[in-house]
Amino acid sequence: MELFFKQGYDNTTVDQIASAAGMSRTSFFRYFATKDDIVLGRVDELGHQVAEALVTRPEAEPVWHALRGAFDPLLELTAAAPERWLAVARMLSDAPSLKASQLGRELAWQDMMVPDVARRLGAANAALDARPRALVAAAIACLNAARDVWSASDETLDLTTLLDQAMNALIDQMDGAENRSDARLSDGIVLGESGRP
Amino acid sequence: MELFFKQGYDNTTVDQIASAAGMSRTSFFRYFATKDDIVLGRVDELGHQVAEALVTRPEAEPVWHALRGAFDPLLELTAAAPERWLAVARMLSDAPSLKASQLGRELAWQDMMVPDVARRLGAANAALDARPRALVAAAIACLNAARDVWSASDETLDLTTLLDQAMNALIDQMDGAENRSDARLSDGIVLGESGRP
DNA sequence: TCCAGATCTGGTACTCAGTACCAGCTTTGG
DNA sequence: CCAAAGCTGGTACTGAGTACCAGATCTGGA
Repeated sequence: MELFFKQGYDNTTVDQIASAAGMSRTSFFRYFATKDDIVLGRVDELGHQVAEALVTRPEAEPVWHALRGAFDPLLELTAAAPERWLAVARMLSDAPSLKASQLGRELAWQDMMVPDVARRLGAANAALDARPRALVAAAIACLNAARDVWSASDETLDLTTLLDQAMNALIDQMDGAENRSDARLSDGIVLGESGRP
Repeated sequence: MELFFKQGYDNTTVDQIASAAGMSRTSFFRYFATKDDIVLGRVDELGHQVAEALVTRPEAEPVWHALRGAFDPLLELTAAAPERWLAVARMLSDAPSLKASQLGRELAWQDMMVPDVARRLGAANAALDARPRALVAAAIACLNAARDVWSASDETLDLTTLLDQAMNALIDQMDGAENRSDARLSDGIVLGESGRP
């Protein structure tokens, strides 16, 4: 990671990493399946944490609210070491192939979360219903969008606030139009300040 | 593409493609920057079409509705040659790296669409507001989800219907909860049967 | 008609990620 | 103390992508 931060991801070869770690190229590939596994290796297990957090959400909770709450473990990790996550986020911006790989890994998140969302929606056959997958994919998209803006703002904005704004925007995006302006935010279901103690 | 369909994407080398096309490996890379450019080359220009369709949407239209309408050109292309798009979709499912690359290219869609959405939302500084990016990213996520389910159903379901269901699910996902069941679909703003003549 | 410039082409050689295989060393357990 | 298991490094390979060079072809004037 230090090499990546110093030289950039694309400008760092596996040989450099291996020698810096005091091991051979062969041994490196025994611990990391691919080069991007160094950066994105934690993404997979993070997906498990998010999926677990989702199923432990209360049953009565609206689905979108539950999805928002599922991201709480992730937000806590980010809050614990913001500069670290910010550096990684900047690295992802500089290396498009790395970002694409991250999005590909997040597809596994979907598969882990879709069943629970389908159950919450009472979807008959989850495989033929686009709604569960759409909700999950959209929630993850909101997370990515919030993270992008957060890293672009150089940590001047709060990631949790950005995520709340992002996910709320999907519920009350109609406020931008003139024909539906009965403030939906005051209905009682407002994300924002809930989700964490 | 024939080779990809016959042998699979990963099992086809650039040398095979070049010789099948009657040209050298060098010349191949003069027409296609990368191997996946064969499959995903149209994604970029498709993004321009979607972005153009977005800006031509009526100003009074709710943002989410405008985003749904922006996908109409894409749906028309799919409807014109469904079996072709289905084959490509199946190929993307078999080759995870290819799908990741597609998601990476769709990030360019976001950058093209975000400014217009920010304008429609009346966002002061688009760079520090997560909402425009979240809406665009979520809309694209819905498109991908609908396409996934569509390809998984072997074209037995209609892609347009699936996309409408997917994007509607984000507006009325609260129907799954028990505390907000005032049918929002009957409010007058229903996607579904609008968007195309 | 001919010639010069631009363009297209194929070939060679290279870097780098990732895989397969093999041989030697160290560690563990009986 | 020895054998099996595991870890290690080395070599050689495939395949994508890049850089460079040299020949062929195609243009547009003179």
